[in-house]
Amino acid sequence: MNLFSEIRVAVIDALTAMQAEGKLPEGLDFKNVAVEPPRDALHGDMATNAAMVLAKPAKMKPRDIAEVLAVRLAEDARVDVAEVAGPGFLNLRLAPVLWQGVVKAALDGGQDFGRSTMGGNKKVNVEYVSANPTGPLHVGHTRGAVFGDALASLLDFVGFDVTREYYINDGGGQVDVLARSVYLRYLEAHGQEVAFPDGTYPGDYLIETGKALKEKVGTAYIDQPEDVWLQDVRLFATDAMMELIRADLKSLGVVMDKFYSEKSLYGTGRIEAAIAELDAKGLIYEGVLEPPKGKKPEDWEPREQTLFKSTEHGDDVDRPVKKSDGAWTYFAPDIAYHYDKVDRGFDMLIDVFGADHGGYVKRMKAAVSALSDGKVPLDIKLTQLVKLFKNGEPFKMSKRAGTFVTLRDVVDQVGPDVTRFVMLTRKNDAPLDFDFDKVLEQSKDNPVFYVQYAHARVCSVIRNAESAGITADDATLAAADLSKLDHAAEIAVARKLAEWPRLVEIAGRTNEPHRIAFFLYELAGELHALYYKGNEDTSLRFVQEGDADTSQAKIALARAVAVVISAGLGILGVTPAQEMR
RNA sequence: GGCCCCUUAGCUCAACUGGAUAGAGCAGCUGACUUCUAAUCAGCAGGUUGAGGGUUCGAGUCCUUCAGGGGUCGCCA
Repeated sequence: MNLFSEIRVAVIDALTAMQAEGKLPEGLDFKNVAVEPPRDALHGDMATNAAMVLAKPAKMKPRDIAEVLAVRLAEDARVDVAEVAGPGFLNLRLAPVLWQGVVKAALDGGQDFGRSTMGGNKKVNVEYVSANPTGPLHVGHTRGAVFGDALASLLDFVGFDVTREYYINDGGGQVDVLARSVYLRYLEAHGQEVAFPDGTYPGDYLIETGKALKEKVGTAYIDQPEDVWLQDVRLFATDAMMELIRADLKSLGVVMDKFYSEKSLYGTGRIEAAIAELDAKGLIYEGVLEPPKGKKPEDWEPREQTLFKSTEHGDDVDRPVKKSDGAWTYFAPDIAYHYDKVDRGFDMLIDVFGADHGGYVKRMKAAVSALSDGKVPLDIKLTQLVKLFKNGEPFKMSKRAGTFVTLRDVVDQVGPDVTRFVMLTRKNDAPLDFDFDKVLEQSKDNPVFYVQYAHARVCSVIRNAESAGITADDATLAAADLSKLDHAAEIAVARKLAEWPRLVEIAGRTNEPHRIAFFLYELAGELHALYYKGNEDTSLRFVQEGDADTSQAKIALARAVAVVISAGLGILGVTPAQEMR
């Protein structure tokens, strides 16, 4: 139930009736007519821009349209007051029974209140994390993991059929580097002194893998040339790393539906097929690229390569799919992978990348556009850097020095719930400060705590009510006489609740899960505010001694807030707190 | 140099994809604790939305020029 779209229907109906009466010209497009919460609550409960949007095509003055519309809408039983304001806004004040209905809808709907069918069950593929299988996940991956996962949940909530997918980059040269590094640890496990030259991974996390390799093959690979062991160690090492990564993701509560191997694209004709598909569209040619403008690399030499004419689909320059030695570039299997996604029948694709892949966006979109004839949209969300702080001091991570902060470090210190919530309190394309001390602080400064506290507070109120002999289970609350909820302070909370279904759709349409986090923070604020009004005006307290009926109505409102917080946290992948300690 | 992202209160950030007087938190100031947990609440103060131009009934939001910050730029992935 979305009260805003319900009232919007009433507005459209009124406009249509006005056309029938000749008060508005025929043939108007109503799609830009919006019903929104006004920025200032003093203006009313809802506002519509109908008159202003239609003024120009109708060749009428906005206020004239608004006046007629106001009269019509005022006849609707759901509308208490309709008044024209400003340049032609129409402000509506709604009957209290509507807000009471929102509370009931929240209680009846439970976790599903606000769930939408907007997505029309369309198949959408969300690809995220996709970190190289060369080591444990670090903080940067954590943000992508949390963002992608929350986005997937959000899309599910608004009615898409979502697949969560991880692309394993196990086909390129970095896997050879991994294999050589594991081999060194293997020799070390056999008691040899080893050094880690440049171009190998010196991280401690491979010690165990080296030992495990020793367990498996014994002395078989000692003093053997690379061609004897490389293939096998590659496989062994990537499997071990993926196991590590899956465990990392699990500690954060992220579970993928599918892991897709880059390697599976090689030697199976799939890359060739994808490139052939582009070739059939006349988008593949042999050519020489211009050097990058302005800055010419010193070792630049013109080379003939196989190129993809990505400029035909919005890119700035054409992109190589083959290196000058004839081997595939990284881009080629990626084209094949996205071709496969299109082939699997997804209606929409979303890739979540780190900000360092920004330069990759246009060519990937070009490829998908070409391969799907523009039918499958690809949205690429870039997650910006996470800056870490401890005791107010920034600390840097350096992969080379092996001092990088892992996902596990973060989760172990602050827990998965805090990690997830904090990572979602910023837009994905804005940098994020993550302060280990602040995120654990129990104060209003810390949004995680503030929202959790609101939920816990409701749980506490219900516990108190029950110990005072007032039944407050969900079934009882849903059946309560909500007409007792008529105080402005209570209506204000219900009004916020009414925004939830609408907000969810906006967040889903824009692929912006952070909006959920911000909304929960605001909703929590409403709850805390109402709670404290009870200190000054005891008639606003949730528990009214000796009056079970009134108490149940008021607790129903509080419970509805908890239900929405719980549903919202569910989308973010955070467990609501029952009590704070 | 090309391309992408960012620039909003002293600080950290919102602003419902073009709506009304740009909102929160922190820091600062004022007030409220034998409470349905004050781990919170109420209030005050704080702004030329980086700068200029444009589009229109209306711009933080769209277009354009410029400045500053970050990322990225064939044979790495």
